[in-house]
Amino acid sequence: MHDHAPDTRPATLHARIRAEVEARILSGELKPGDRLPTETEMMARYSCSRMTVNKAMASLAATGLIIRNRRAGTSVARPKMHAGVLTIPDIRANIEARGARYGYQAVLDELRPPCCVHLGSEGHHLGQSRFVRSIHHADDSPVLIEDRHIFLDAVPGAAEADFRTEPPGPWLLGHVPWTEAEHRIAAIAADPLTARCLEISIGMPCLLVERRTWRGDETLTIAKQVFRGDSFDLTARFGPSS
Amino acid sequence: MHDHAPDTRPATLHARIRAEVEARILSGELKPGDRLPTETEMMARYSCSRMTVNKAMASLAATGLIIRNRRAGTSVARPKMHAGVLTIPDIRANIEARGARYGYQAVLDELRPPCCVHLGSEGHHLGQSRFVRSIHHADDSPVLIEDRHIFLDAVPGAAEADFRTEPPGPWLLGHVPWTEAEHRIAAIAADPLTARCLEISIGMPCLLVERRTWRGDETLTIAKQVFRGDSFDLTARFGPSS
DNA sequence: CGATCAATAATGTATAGATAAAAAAGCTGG
DNA sequence: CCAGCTTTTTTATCTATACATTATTGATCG
Repeated sequence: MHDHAPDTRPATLHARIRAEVEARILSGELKPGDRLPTETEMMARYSCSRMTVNKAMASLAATGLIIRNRRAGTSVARPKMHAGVLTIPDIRANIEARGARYGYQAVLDELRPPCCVHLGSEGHHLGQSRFVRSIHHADDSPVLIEDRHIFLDAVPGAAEADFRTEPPGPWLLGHVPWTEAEHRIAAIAADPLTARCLEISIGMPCLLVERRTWRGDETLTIAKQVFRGDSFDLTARFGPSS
Repeated sequence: MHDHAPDTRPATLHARIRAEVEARILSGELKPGDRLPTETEMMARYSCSRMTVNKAMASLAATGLIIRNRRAGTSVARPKMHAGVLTIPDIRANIEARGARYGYQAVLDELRPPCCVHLGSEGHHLGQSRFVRSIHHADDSPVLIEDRHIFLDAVPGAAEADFRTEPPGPWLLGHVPWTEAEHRIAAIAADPLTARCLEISIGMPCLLVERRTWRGDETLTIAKQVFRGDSFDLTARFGPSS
């Protein structure tokens, strides 16, 4: 047997307190709205100082599992649902996870002059960019075509990077800190160019992911990824953060 | 003028410390890998106790912005990329945000006997479920067809709920606490049934979202949503949590 | 009866100190 | 020069205490 359930793991006290309360909530023993013991009570219950209890409970409050109010006490939060931690594995990991060999090929790499885009009411100015079009393969069959703009004002190092063998995505993630990102996900029909690159027929469904990344107000990069619909999907798993 | 930049907001000391360090990282002044001052140094810098500094830094470490090691000190984390806080607005809000009128119609509502599914190597038993097929409209044109299973063992209240006018999604989110969810997103071609329901031609690209929600080990609900590819897309915005 | 004001109970913040643990840095003996 | 030990730096945890903040409770007064 694997012993994959080490039972009560947490080494430190506040982690143990936290884990026990968390377990009681997630098991359904404590329902949303239920009142939890006061810090003073738990302090006696675990025979430790109030600060230790506080650390545990503050951490639970930070993740949104419980609601705390002065004088009114602590209660189980009602599920907020619409926010959780999301993980999207990158393309390479995704392909290799299926046991396929990953391949990358840049088909275009050029400089683009500054331009303006209009988002809603405000026009936004974008500086000079490096444009890279690349194709990603799984076992020699093309799976993804990616058009990426990297804005050189915001990412100066990008001018010298070599994207002939390394995809720009991982490079950016390793070199550039970002503060915000937006994804747009849609299903589209393959246009002639896409169809030729992905070796499918025109009109076949493809998954489009448009990703835009900022640091502060500055746009760092815009990526448009078109996946073959029949051989690729995104999965996102999320739960109450940490 | 609106005074929309209150400068240094945080009321409490540890929040201020936290915010300042966070700002220096997000502005790019501190790059991934850079070393941060030790707690003792910051304690002098802000003339406060070490516990206060610790609280600020521990909180930053919890969100993954910095990495802390005994003896080795604290450094800026290199961006983990694929993890952030994600928000998916529900269908109704999404449709109404475009200025369209939202419509909901249940076309099927029945009980399904217990069944087994096979995920990977392990078979998983699923109890009796209520199955609801519904169509969601934007301004009288169908946009989404949703097949939803709700497992009555895990969600007892679901047997009595009235899904003729209220979609099961929002109902579940308001009544049932969950611990984990998984989404699979793919682009598919419309099959005949789907095409008829969504009033499009067979083979047109559609966005498929399969959502599965658990509490602990128990599956609460499985939803399969098929969106018209030409009139709907998902957007997810995320940044370094909190 | 109802509004106002004071007491109270709960969490939030902060301090000062003690001890533990981990990992780097330095030092030894071969 | 390298292996193995010791020292030291730095974060991690915990205690005990103090005061601040805030929403409720209850009492007082009109």
